[in-house]
Amino acid sequence: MTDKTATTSMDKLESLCKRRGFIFQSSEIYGGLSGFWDYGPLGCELKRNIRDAWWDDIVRRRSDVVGLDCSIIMHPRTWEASGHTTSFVDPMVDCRTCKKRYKADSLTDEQGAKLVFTEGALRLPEGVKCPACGSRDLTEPRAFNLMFKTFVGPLEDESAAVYLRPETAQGIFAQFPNVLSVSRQKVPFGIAQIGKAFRNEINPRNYTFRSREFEQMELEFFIKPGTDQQWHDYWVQSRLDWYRTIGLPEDALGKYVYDKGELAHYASACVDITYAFPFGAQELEGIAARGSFDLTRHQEFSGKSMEYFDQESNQKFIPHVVEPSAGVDRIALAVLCEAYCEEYAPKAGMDSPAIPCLPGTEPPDGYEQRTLMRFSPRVAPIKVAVFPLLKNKPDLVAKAREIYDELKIHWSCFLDEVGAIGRRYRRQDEIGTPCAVTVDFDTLDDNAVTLRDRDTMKQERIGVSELKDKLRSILDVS
RNA sequence: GCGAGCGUAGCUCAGUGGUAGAGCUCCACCUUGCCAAGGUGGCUGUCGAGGGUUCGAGUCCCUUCGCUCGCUCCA
Repeated sequence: MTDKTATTSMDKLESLCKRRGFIFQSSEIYGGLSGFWDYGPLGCELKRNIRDAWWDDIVRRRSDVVGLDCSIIMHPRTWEASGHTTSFVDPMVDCRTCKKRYKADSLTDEQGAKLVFTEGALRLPEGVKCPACGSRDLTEPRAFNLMFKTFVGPLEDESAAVYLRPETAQGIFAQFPNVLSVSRQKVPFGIAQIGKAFRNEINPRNYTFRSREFEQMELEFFIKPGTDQQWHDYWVQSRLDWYRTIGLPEDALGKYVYDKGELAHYASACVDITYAFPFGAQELEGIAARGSFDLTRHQEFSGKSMEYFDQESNQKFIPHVVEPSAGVDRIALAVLCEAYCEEYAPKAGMDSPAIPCLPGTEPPDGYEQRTLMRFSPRVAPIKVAVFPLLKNKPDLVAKAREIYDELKIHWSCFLDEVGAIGRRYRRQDEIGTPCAVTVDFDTLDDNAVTLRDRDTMKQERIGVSELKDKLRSILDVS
């Protein structure tokens, strides 16, 4: 999807994210670094809320899942067992004529030829053509290693070469026997992990969507062989339901069900959960039924048993696994896209609701444009803003501070004393703060404040003694 | 990685080889009586970076980095 409204809305979102402190380009003062991003004060709160929502629902509120936090660098044999060392180093061939790029082995396979290995390098056999334009002017195969390589210890010796993990999952598989022995869990049960992963993407695109450093939330759910289908169905539905709790509605989400032919040979099912980004429907999470592939491979490569003894059936087996694997940054981007909203809000004195803002139109008389982020309370970086109606009245400011000090124990709050009240409301709208509490002159007499709703701009007067319960009913919904 | 386009203030963008600008934002003060009100004042730039041509470069040339689009890649 490349229509104009889609690209402009991404531009506007990126601009807002920078202006308000959600997302910055990494190393910006040095010219930036492609595929790397930093999260500013609001962005890191948003990401933290997403991680917390996942961890609460996947680990803390379940009795059959435990957590784990593995190192980013693991023994290099890990990646031989997982298959990443080979599949991440696909030699590629470019056509010099039409500039298309191919995997060298699939190119030769299609044309009934074989890659030649001489003098330590792969070479194309004679007669291979570009399938698109027929040219024989092709580059020699060149390796594109998608794993970041580094060295343990001071010597850059190949024997000390290690990789930054390209996924968090392998740490879970490698620690499966330890976790099993300490957690008193029985199959079926899961091990969850949130952490950074690194892939040297050839071409990062679409803002933060495809980054070279990113954060994963992965659950490996270990099950009895033969129960794969039922658990896969369960997790697909469970994960779809979860996205609603962070403000991604069902109609913006999609399911991509892999054909048998698209699946890895060991997998029995895979479903992607997609979100309708302005640049197209793209994957947020993949839920794969991977059989016993991973544990079996680690058993082979390490020589350590990955078997589980099931007392009920008195049988030993290597558990199968269902893997819901989600990208934190992609979910954060989806949440930002979904929340972004422009509308025409009534000006002061008008008592009418806001109207939708259509591209290419101007606001009608009595209305002005308002930009807001309609974050669900669960992920909103700031939950409550507290304002004294006027700054130059010390009693109001003192009372507002008192309320702020009380509320900030429970929620992420922001106290703003500066400028006109309308401007302060709009500033909070733009960063998606669901609730605003304003202290006015009546407050000093009746100990009540106005509570203003971000989406409707409606206000309600409420006693300070009931404020916390009221906010709890609005904010602590999940 | 290839091709094309772009890079000027926090943001959006003007700028014809001759003194770097506008709007918005932001900050301070005045004024404030619930939705970006008004007034006064103020901050902000190695014009992405490096080199070259020129008396003189934001402007022309080369290199490089980054961004966008297309191709490519995407467990």
